[in-house]
Amino acid sequence: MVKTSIEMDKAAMVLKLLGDKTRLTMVKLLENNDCCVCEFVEIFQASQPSISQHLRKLRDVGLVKEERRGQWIFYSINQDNAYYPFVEHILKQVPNQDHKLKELEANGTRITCC
Amino acid sequence: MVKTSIEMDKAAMVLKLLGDKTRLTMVKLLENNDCCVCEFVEIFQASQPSISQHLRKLRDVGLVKEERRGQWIFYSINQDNAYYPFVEHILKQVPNQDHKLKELEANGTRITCC
DNA sequence: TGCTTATATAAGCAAATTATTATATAGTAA
DNA sequence: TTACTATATAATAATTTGCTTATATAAGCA
Repeated sequence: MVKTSIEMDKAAMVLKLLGDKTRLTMVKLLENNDCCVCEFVEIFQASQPSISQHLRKLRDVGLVKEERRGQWIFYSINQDNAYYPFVEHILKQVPNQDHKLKELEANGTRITCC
Repeated sequence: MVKTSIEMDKAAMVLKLLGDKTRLTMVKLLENNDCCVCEFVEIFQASQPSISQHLRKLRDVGLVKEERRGQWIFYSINQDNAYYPFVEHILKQVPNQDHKLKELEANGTRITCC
């Protein structure tokens, strides 16, 4: 714990952010992969605005960053974020989700961008 | 992670439960202390029904248990709960809150029950 | 017994969250 | 240029959450 410990209200805020199955899975995927929005739309079978809004929440606290590549926007973990060490610990407790990306490929659903 | 890892939707559910400053602090206090409801009411300066409702959510997932002692009801962590190992890891990342109980004593606000 | 204290629960409401629908922006390609 | 694709944002609707107020239950005590 020492001096680097996260404050209580910040911790609660981050936990609430991760306390949603979609966002938790997103962050877990981003731990090992850069993903573009269309992949998330496929994986979660959700509407594009819904996915964008989840990503925005993650972006707003600085946990992920975006990068345009041509017409696609890729998201990745922002390891420099102050909350990342805390998040990392939590993610370690949670099962790997990379099979969700594999399934996209298998389906041939993995789209142009990837 | 191995075979004991928590499922994604369960993990999200637990994170959401802890994603509230009051509940997170409660659980952190209960990590080292048994507490009665009136202590929580004092500590959080919240109404008694509000505290009871937070405790109920924690009880509903089995993370805490209650025990009547005379006219008071004491809450404690249920270490046997399936989610406890996950919760424990998170609590380790969060600052100790025991000073909140100390302050009750100092104030003389620490009531009859304790 | 009746009164008081501690706690839980139910009902109602306001605030916050999530999803949907519609529209805007930016890139790519004809 | 126009048309199309990928994404973001805004407005709105639906759902969930957390608080308050009121009431119920259970223990202790006169």
